[in-house]
Amino acid sequence: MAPADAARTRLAPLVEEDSLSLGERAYRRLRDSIVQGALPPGRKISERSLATALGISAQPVREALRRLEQDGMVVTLPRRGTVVAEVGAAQLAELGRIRAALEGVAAALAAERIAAPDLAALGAILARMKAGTEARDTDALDAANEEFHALIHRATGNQFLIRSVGSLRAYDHLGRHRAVGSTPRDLPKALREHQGIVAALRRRDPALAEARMRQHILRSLVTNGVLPAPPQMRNGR
Amino acid sequence: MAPADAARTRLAPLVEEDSLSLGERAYRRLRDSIVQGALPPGRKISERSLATALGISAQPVREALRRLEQDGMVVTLPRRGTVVAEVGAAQLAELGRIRAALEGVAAALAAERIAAPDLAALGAILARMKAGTEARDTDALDAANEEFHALIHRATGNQFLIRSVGSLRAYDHLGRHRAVGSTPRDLPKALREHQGIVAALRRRDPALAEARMRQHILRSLVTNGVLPAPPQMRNGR
DNA sequence: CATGGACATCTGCCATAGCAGTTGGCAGCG
DNA sequence: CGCTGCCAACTGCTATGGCAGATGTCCATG
Repeated sequence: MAPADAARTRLAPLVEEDSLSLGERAYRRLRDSIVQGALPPGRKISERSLATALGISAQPVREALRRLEQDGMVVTLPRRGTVVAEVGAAQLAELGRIRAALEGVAAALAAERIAAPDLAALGAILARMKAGTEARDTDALDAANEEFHALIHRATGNQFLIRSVGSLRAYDHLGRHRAVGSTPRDLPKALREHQGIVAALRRRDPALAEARMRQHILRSLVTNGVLPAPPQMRNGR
Repeated sequence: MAPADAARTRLAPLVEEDSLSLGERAYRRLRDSIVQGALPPGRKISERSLATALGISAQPVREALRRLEQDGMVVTLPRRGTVVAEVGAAQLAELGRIRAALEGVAAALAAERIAAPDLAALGAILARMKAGTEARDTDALDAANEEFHALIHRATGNQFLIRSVGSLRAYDHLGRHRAVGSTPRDLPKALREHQGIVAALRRRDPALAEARMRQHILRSLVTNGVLPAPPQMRNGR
């Protein structure tokens, strides 16, 4: 990515951050501001004030607020105002369980129609995960983890699934931000789980991939403090 | 909220159809037009032409198209146009499986926090279902079925879940519209499944409620022709 | 002092106008 | 005949302005 080798690599593979629509940028920016705590729950949001603050018009802001409302991050009382939705610990747990189920079906669908190059890419990500686990490099592990799940979601080719899980993953970031210092050192367990998921995908076993993926998400939620004790463990399934 | 009968009827249970925002009305109208086949897949949609056709401005139409895009019903190429998304049989099957998983977690959540009056209401709906099954009244059964699932969704209190499942149920209507005359006469089976779900809810058994609900949705999708053969049956779980 | 009503001011909501890309077609050149 | 470049007509996108409804405040009234 250094500017030096821009001459060699003919293609610019990166997303053009600034060529997106204002509404899209406002949406992402507001989403990040909410999940990072900059906009605390209960905070009143005005279309006009936010528009002037962002230096844009009120329409893109309104569009972004609409999408956030459909994501459940804000609620708007007609003619009265828009406020950041309250997401308590209980609701965060619910959303986590929903995400576990959705990622489960994503794994099942991926097991049915994932292509060989994607499987190879998953193998490469697994290698990076192994190295990152041994080196205790949490940043690299987070990045690899992001790519891992995003690749599986894209492998399903289902837009609805991708959008829904994307919104839910934003909530996951929020939960992680609250219980900071969460991932202590059970990283090897996560690595083994990821390996098991890829193995199920290679076997083209939808049921196994779904079970393992769901269990993986649920366990990670438990270690992050989003979910309490193991709800129901050791059912062989 | 009418000032006259506000003294008599404390609660206004009906939705005020015409007091909704134009964007909301355009959204529902377009959604219905798509799932009923009036707007076939691949049909180009122009914000302006649609606005003039509906007699409103372009903004509410744009807002409705955005929400439909988030639902996956339309796709819009920036600066090029918006078209009704193609939903093939395979994708319809995927969405059905996603809905089965979501309704499963909805049942699990409902089993944990459903209130007594809602349980009683479910019992009443079951009675109506039994009568409708014996009378072969498919219209009444459809209405009761709608209330049944909507009540469970509302019992979870999770807005994200309600919105997501609502969008997916719209696709279900589309699938039913394609394979018309689908529900032949295995209505008693659906009745028994509904009864089993309510029994699990009464026992406050989340895992059982989830399994039964998911199986119920999957079977109904099979009888509607959305899903092919039984994917994986008789795993005791 | 308590109460009710008018007004300024907020909000979300909508209409109009115009911008910047994209596309299809048609004239003009090779 | 085939290709190239321009131009008109789209498209989605954004800015501006103004609408009705809801809220809070202040003054007049009991």
